[in-house]
Amino acid sequence: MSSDERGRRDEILEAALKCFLEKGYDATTINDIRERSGASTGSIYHAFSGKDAIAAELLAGTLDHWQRTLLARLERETTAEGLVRGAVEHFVDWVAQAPDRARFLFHSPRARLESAAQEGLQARNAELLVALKAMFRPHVKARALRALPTSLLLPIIVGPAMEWARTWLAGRSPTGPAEARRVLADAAWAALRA
Amino acid sequence: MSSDERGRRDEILEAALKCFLEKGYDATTINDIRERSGASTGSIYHAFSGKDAIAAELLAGTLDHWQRTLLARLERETTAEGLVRGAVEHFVDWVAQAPDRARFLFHSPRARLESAAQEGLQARNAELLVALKAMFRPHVKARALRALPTSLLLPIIVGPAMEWARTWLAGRSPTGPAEARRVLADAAWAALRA
Amino acid sequence: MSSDERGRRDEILEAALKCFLEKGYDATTINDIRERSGASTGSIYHAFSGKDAIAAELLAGTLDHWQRTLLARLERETTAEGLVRGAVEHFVDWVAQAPDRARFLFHSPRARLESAAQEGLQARNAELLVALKAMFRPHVKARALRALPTSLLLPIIVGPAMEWARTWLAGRSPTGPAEARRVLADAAWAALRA
Amino acid sequence: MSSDERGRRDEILEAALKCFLEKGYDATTINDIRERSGASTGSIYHAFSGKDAIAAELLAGTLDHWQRTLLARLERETTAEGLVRGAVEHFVDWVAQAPDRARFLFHSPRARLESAAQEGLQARNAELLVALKAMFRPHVKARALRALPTSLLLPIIVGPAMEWARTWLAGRSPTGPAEARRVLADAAWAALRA
DNA sequence: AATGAATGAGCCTTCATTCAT
DNA sequence: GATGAATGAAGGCTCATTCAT
Repeated sequence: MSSDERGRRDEILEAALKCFLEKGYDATTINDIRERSGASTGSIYHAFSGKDAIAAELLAGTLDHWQRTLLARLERETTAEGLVRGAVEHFVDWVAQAPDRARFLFHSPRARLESAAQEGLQARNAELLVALKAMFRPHVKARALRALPTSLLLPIIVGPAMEWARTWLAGRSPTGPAEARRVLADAAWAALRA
Repeated sequence: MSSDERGRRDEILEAALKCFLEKGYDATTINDIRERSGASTGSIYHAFSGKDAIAAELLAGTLDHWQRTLLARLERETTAEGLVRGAVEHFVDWVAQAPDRARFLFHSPRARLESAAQEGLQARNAELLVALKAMFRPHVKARALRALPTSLLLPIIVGPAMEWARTWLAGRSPTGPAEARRVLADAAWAALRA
Repeated sequence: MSSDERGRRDEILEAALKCFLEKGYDATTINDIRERSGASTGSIYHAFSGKDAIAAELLAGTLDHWQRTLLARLERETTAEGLVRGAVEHFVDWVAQAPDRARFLFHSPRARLESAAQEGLQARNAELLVALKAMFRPHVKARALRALPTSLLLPIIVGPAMEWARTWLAGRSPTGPAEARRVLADAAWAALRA
Repeated sequence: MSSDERGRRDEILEAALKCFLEKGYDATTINDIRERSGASTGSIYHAFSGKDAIAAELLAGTLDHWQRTLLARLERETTAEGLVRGAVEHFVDWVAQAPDRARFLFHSPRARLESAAQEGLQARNAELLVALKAMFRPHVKARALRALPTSLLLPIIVGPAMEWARTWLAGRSPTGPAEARRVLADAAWAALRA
């Protein structure tokens, strides 16, 4: 598959992603995307229904990839510790492997974009939460995990990794992914084990 | 600076904050702020140099308040546990007491606004980080806290509280501030104690 | 009242009228109006909510003037002949005195514009029809006018004058208003007298 | 020109007519016509040189049909009364039989379309006028018709029928074609007989 | 200081038309 | 001949900002 065949849609998506990262969603104009993608204005509107739709598709693709890889990563874990460490490690690894997508995820106005996204997106988001809670709940019940509201589980597991990611993606953290994944996994497990 | 002028500025700031929360920074127009504040267009430009400046002042004031109250809260703590719990509790309390400001902080395009803010803002932000690290470092050295890069300390302490705050402010967390502050403080301390 | 004080609104209306006459409503752009009126784009939108509103105001003003002068002209008539001739003569005179407004009335997409106009417009239009029918009906009943559906009265009275006006306004009729008013009034009266 | 090609052209013309009637000429897009006709964009441009050309062909065909049927209808008339009544009756009948074409004729921007039409169109239009005047002039000279400028003949004959048609086609006339043709023919003859 | 009419650059989007396949 | 992706000029409109009063 030559780069010619990569398709206009992908070129536009890629260009849009870069623009969104540099200037933010609102500040990015169709013209910015046009210049960067090489597509004409009309081409962009031939491929997408509007600026919303471009961002929504980026968001959907990004969330989708994150969700699928996260679930795949956690599927093989059977212990509470494996789940907790796995979730943290996956987050850090994912951010390290796709820093642009991660930055986009952190800085896009998700609330607004999600309503513009395909219907499935919000549903799938909710499904993920349900699936994760289902994975963790048995271990809470079995007292392998500290007793706490399930709604605080994910914040405790993922929150530190997100904060690290924000500073690291902004180039303001001296601690790289390799060290972060180890330390943050330790910390999360220490915070949650019974 | 007469108290009249203060009043006018504050009315505008307050109106702008509400608009920013409802529609987002970019989607808010000067006209929105004009209608809500009762000030004329000219008045707004007499009091502020532009839309950026209004948001920047809001941002600076908000960060300032957060920083000052945080430092005040931590000053009286001498133990590692006190510092860790204090930081978490302060964050949750602050969000609970000023949810609008918190929402604004989370959803405004900080990167853009900070460059528009008074020069001091970014410097003060860095100063805070330095001050916090200075408070915690002795306890790391004294092995009261787990040995880890100081750049991961704050993520571990504040990350979970931020994630909780995001969902709670969006009305999607069943767990309120009272319970969150307790559980999250426990978790943070468990994660960090040596 | 100097021409300066004539007001932006009027300048814009006048410029728009000329544009609409030259190119038609749809083909006229805001930019055309801008160039012709000397107002800036923003000024036009400060004075009117959009292109529709400009045309709607022109339409409303034109119809209003026509209706008021027509009713005033017919008020003093008491005989059937006076009414019939009066209506025809008024039409021809009005077209001759305000040919631009008349052209606009004939060639604008009235159906579309009326829905954009102030609510009152359509109502007043209907009122006029009712008023006219009320003026004529007694004479039909008194057999001073041929018995025919009232819905055909106005077509018979005004139809020929409109056709004449269309060709004359297009510069394609050798017959001017003075002769037309006489001949058409004669014809209308001959067509309708019992 | 194969019958296939004829079919394609006709499908496009038919689809375009419906679109023009529903949304007006300017508001109708090639895409609208594409969807309705089932032809591809390219096909439409293969069959017609552009949007103008489609409307112009519709206009030319419509005018052509009207002119041919009118002349055929009047050819057999030898008296002044027959001509006058015949012209009115033909107009009403034609509108009743092809209301869509009639609506199109009344609401399309004829001035613009005529310049886009085949050169013949305007010429033929003028020819018709000449032919009609030639038919009527002998009767004026023979004093079977009231003495009046020939340029007012057609307005008096056709004007009322056009006004009736406008309101009837807009669904706002309680008087249908059967009654209108009779009453309007009577009125026209009464208006014109010597 | 206050006002709000005026400004005009710039935005998103549409759409007639072209042209490679 | 047919197709539909691509084009890009142009349109209506918004809005931060200025400035005469």
